[in-house]
Amino acid sequence: MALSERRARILALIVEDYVDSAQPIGSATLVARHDLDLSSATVRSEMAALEDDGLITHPHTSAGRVPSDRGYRTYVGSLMNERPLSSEEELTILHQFHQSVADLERWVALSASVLANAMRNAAIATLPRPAEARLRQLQLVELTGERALLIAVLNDAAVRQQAFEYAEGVTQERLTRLAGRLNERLAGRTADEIAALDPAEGPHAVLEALVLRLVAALVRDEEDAAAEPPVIEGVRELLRQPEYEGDSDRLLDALEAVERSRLRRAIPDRPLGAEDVAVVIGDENADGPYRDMSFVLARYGPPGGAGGVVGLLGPTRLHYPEAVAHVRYVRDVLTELTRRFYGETGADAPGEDR
Amino acid sequence: MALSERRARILALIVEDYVDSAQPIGSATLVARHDLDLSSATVRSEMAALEDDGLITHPHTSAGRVPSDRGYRTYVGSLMNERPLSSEEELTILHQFHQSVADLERWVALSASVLANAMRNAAIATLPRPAEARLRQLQLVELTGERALLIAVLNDAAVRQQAFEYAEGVTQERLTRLAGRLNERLAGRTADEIAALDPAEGPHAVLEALVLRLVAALVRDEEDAAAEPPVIEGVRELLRQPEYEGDSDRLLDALEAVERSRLRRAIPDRPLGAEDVAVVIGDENADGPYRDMSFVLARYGPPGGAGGVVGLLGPTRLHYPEAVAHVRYVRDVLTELTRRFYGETGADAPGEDR
DNA sequence: ATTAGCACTCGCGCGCGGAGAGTGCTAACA
DNA sequence: TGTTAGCACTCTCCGCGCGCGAGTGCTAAT
Repeated sequence: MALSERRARILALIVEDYVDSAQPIGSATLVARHDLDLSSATVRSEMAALEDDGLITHPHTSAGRVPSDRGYRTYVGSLMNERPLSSEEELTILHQFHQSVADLERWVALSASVLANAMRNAAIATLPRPAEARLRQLQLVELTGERALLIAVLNDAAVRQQAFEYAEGVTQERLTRLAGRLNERLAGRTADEIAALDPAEGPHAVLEALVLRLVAALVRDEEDAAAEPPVIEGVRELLRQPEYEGDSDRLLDALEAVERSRLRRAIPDRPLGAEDVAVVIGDENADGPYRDMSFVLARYGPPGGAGGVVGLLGPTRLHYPEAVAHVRYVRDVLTELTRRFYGETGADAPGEDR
Repeated sequence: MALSERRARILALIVEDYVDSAQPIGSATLVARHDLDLSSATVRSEMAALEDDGLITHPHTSAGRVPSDRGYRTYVGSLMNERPLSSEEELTILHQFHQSVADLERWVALSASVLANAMRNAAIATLPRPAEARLRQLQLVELTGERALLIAVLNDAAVRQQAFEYAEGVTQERLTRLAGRLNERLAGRTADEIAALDPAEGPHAVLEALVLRLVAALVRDEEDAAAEPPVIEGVRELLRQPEYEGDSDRLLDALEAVERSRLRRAIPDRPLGAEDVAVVIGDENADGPYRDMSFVLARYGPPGGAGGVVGLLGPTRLHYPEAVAHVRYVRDVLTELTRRFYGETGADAPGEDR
């Protein structure tokens, strides 16, 4: 099953040429382009063998060869040599982060943008999710006599808000007092813990119960990773790839697939090893619409702490070495920024369990 | 210059048929489809006259007629009869709003979504902007020892946040006291007023000055209408329109045009009469990429109060009567929701000036 | 095992021709 | 004078056939 060295070399060349040219690769052109010490006939027989192994295919008789998903997989798995970024490239990327405001959400979006730009494809990133959502502090602000705004700051420094109505009329003073009381009882608690609390007795029991319910819901939403759709950048780059050229239907299908709602489902259940970069190729995607695309994904964030996913999305015909290198570097930058943002200690959940 | 009644009728029919079919309209088909008491020859001579007036054109000799931008303009300006929504349609729309959470941002996005869906085209909406941005309340939350979060609630109930670092280390207690003091001084003030204040003397002068600067910037951002890009929905519907069929290049150009950044510039400087629905057709658009699209826009929000823009975006070949009716209705719904959200009094800026 | 040679296969671009839709003009008509 | 029938003419669109070129797969020679 292991490929002979020569056969592997030929597969790698086919992949690389095809990735560059987006055109099926013929035996003669391959020999010519790389000055191989082989005749095209030999290459042809090797190609036939590769095809038997299911690593490449014909679009039709008398066309050149194209890597199959399995072909890309072997290439990525054992054939390609990674190409670490040059320090110049790293600097260009770092520069873009330094130019931006010090805001985590901005950084996340920027990561996707940087990746999309560098690789001329789409890139995605999810906002950091805490391992566990806890309330840090809440605030109540009067809007009108019977309408107020609940603001919750969560342990990962995310700010969530929710307006609500309360028939009896509320004053800011009363709200501030209520917020103070609740902060004492709720700070550092999870959604479940908050939901389990009984509202205090007293004249404000109804209002307090209402706020408790809202806070619990907000914190729970935060736990739910699906709450916020991932950022996606560079859709246009992706759609300009030759795979979609002149085929508006496929193009629109891809555009549709890439819409937030569906994207969400495709990503988070990836088995993302904490350390490395995962490559998901073509039909390895469980979700139908992505069957002819590849993801190059990595988890960012300090181990065990708040983190998210950042990565690339493109046709299976991807520059995998560059893609992996870029994703890895951007991931590292983003991890560092996250760590710095939350403080050196990692996420502030004290103790790993509960 | 005024069109004879018959000529006007023919123009209207051409526009309507073309809007329906996306195909150039020939004289014979026009007569047949509408049982006109005219021969195709007569219609032809009328068409020739309309073409002289610049209201319709040929794509080429021996093709039917297509409305020009000016043709659409006259149609919209004086020929079309508006088609108010049936109460059933209104209910369908209302229903969607009632199903959603009571949140203004959600409503705005929903408006665009509803419009896009109903008209099978793209729709846009901007978040409500107050006539004037004032601070309502601010909050300071400790993140780590030297990192804190500033949360500002503005008079339009928008919540803005900004993390900042402060070398000396801050405690929550100190932050809370500072926030309390600042709230007394800053509540109800505009960015300019805040920027003009001197920080109090004392041990916390540096920190206080920093927070003052940040608050002023946040409030000023809020005043700047360009701060937040408009919501856009239904891009896919738009791109499925026959104008883009089989022409990936135009399609991608349209997609590009529709990207947030450029869209922003195209909208806000429209002379939006407070009351009615504005239609901007094709080359009436100042901005290049929109030269072959039309906007149907309306301002929402109580007069003089917080408001934004909601409307449709499609090819010039739009169902204008329906579009106008839908935009008007959604605008009305959104205005009502805005009013209710901010309280019956309209925006809470007391007094019109300052 | 490798290679040269060769017949064969397809996709692609191109030119052609006919069908169909539509116009513009002219001459006749109410 | 406005309307209409008739007609020649113009284009586009679509299907067809054809030749080119790239590429394969097989065979026989090295």
